[in-house]
Amino acid sequence: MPELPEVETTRRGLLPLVKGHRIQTVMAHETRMRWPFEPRWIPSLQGQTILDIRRRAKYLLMPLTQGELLIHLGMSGSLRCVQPDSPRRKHDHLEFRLDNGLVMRFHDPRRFGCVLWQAPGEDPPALLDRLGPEPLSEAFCGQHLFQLSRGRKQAVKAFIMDQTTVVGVGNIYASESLFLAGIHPARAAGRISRKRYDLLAEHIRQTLRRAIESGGSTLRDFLGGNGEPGYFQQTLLVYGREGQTCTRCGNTLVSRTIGQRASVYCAACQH
DNA sequence: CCCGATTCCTGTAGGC
DNA sequence: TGCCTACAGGAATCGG
Repeated sequence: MPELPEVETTRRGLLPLVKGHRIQTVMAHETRMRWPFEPRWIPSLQGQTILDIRRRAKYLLMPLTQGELLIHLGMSGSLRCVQPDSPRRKHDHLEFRLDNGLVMRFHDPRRFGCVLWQAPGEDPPALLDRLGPEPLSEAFCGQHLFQLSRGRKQAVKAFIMDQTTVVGVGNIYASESLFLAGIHPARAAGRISRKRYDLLAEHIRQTLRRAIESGGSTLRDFLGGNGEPGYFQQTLLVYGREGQTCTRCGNTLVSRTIGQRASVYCAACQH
């Protein structure tokens, strides 16, 4: 599933293929998504140049000559540039033909993602309003987590997966980071020390950085590549390893639902 | 405000 | 082999 590292990898892979290129035609085969793609945007989009690709949280932002495209990959979405003769796959919902001959395709089987156009002068979608700091920025640190969590009874895992706390931490990275920091995922966020939050923040950063590095190696080929996730899975320590042994102490990893999400952890190593 | 529960959707895995 | 169900997950929104 596209988490922050995969979104960032997508951004880096696509940038040299689309930057400075004009959108010649747009085709919408399926518009029902988390928020619908409006076909009336098509005439406005055609003829515009993609000036850049930026990322905020798990959103890709593409400033155009006029306005901006805002794309979220949800949990099954992907965005690729392919040769125009490559067959359209099931769930390739949107196609953008570029003036360099490539076609940028938005693919999303579960349709939890979205592609929105913000017209010039229009208020940006409220989707970006309440986002917390980027985990790889200076603004994100143990101090931030500590301050924000005081008095909160919410499980720390749900707390760090909340996008208003910090963006980009999904179930995988929350699970891995908590294991590395030795913190039990169900512990009340407000009852964790500053020192432990310093450690947790560092592990969140490190886990995301490493995943971005791994993602870069398997999602490299945006022209013909497979674009499928799986790159980081060999290195996972707890996520998806319920019933297997803890790499640190050898005990059996357990799974419990915390904040409506399956949470795997080591009861011996995490307190 | 806080927080748990619900909702959207389809591919995949597991049970029988 | 095939059918059926449960589950996965990002994040907005609802309800207590």
